Amino acid sequence: MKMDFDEDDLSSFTDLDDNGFPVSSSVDVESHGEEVEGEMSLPVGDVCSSTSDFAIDFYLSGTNWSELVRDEGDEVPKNGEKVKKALVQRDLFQVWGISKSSKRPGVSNPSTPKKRQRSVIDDFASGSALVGERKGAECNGRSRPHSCPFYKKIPGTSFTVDAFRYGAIDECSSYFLSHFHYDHYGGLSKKWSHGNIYCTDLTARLLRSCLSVNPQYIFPLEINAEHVIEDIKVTLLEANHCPGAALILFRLKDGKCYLHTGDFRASKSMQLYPSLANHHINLLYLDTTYCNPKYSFPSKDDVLAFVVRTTLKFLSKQPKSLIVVGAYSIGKEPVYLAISQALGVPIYANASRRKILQSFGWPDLSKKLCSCTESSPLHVLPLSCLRYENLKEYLKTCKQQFQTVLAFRPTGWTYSERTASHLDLIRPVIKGDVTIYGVPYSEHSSFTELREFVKFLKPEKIIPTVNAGNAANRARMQSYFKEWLKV
DNA sequence: GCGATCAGTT
DNA sequence: CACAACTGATCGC
Repeated sequence: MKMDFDEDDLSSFTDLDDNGFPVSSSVDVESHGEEVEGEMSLPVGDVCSSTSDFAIDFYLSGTNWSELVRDEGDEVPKNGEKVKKALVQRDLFQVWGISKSSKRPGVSNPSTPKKRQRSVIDDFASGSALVGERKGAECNGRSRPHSCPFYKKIPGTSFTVDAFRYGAIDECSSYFLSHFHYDHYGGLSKKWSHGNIYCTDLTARLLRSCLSVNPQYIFPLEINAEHVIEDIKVTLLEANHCPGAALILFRLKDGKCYLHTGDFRASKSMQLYPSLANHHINLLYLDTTYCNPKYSFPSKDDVLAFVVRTTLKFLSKQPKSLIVVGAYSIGKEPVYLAISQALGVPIYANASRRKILQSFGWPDLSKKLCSCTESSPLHVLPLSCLRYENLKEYLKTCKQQFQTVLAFRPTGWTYSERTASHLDLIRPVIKGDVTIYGVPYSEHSSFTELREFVKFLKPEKIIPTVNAGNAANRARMQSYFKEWLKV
């Protein structure tokens, strides 16, 4: 496989703009000085006025940025020289999914534009970017697999992170998987053959047991240890997300140091990770899921305590209650572990979930699992089952044992300013003998946790990996970053 | 019938 | 009300 990225990839760009996006020239990137207050909206034009063409294009478009190329006639940069010319899309219409047959008025010419077409850009900037992309992709009559977005690639390497749904990625020989959630491993199956997969040992087991990925491609990496892969030092760190989730630190030969957070919940204890405390981070790929001050929620411990005391209180009034906790495949285990602990009861889970939970290799969890619904008043069910009708039916199946259901739906964030600081203000939905609590047990960082993490890490540049699909969000997050990194 | 992708759900 | 993270339906072969 050809290994140089220089011709048409981003890794040859050593300069990054204020947002961590590569710049292709010495365009002025001076600050435009706005401070962000709450929900203020930044006009797109302002954001672009001081950034490179590359960043302009990024801000105004959807998220498929891997197809940016240097304009024809550009020369490969020589040592010490910066590329002078702007980048252009190979084919804006194709990349953004607007085809000949598009129903959009005024977009009938699919020929490769050499310059950005304002009318099209405006459509995207006005918020229809992702919709347009999706619709466009299918109105060809056949859906084209999207190409890997640049923010999943690690510059100066042949590495990608959480990029399995794009088939074989040009110039990528090592595929990192941050954790075992569908939106990150999507594309992995027993047919995977595009390259080596690196992940934690726990994630590796899940790839084998749940997805039947061919073990010859799976390379588990011990956590907290430095590994050398293709001449690059790689360290996985506990991400405080779901079991097996890792932050990934890359240290390149040229001294550059990049941290990809995957999905994570920033915590104070991360400031004690030696590899984070001791290395200057040039570029941070940040899980920006809740990068907005409106997202505020309690610590996990506070939520666990709330769940336990709510359960005990409920049981004191309704001793013959079934306790149900909703959960996706993996994640949120501490919620039912805490209840199990407090009540001294085992945890019922169906066979497929037991298989997954057993594979964690956590003795404390494994020994609490039971396979018979009658063996415990504590059941773990798919989140999709936590609806009144389902739970009512479920209760009927064990009516002789239980009279009521108390269910917890651990979501990332519940829409209520008040419950953020006052858990006891959370009100359940009660219908007949079914009571359902939504609890803000989050495995992503809150806004303030993100801020503290970034202020600690002081990365040179930040690339948001979540909610970066529309220009307004990117502009807003960019302003937060600028504020946090002010000296 | 199967895997990939999209649309819908909580 | 927003989210993450599915799950089920549809599509192309």
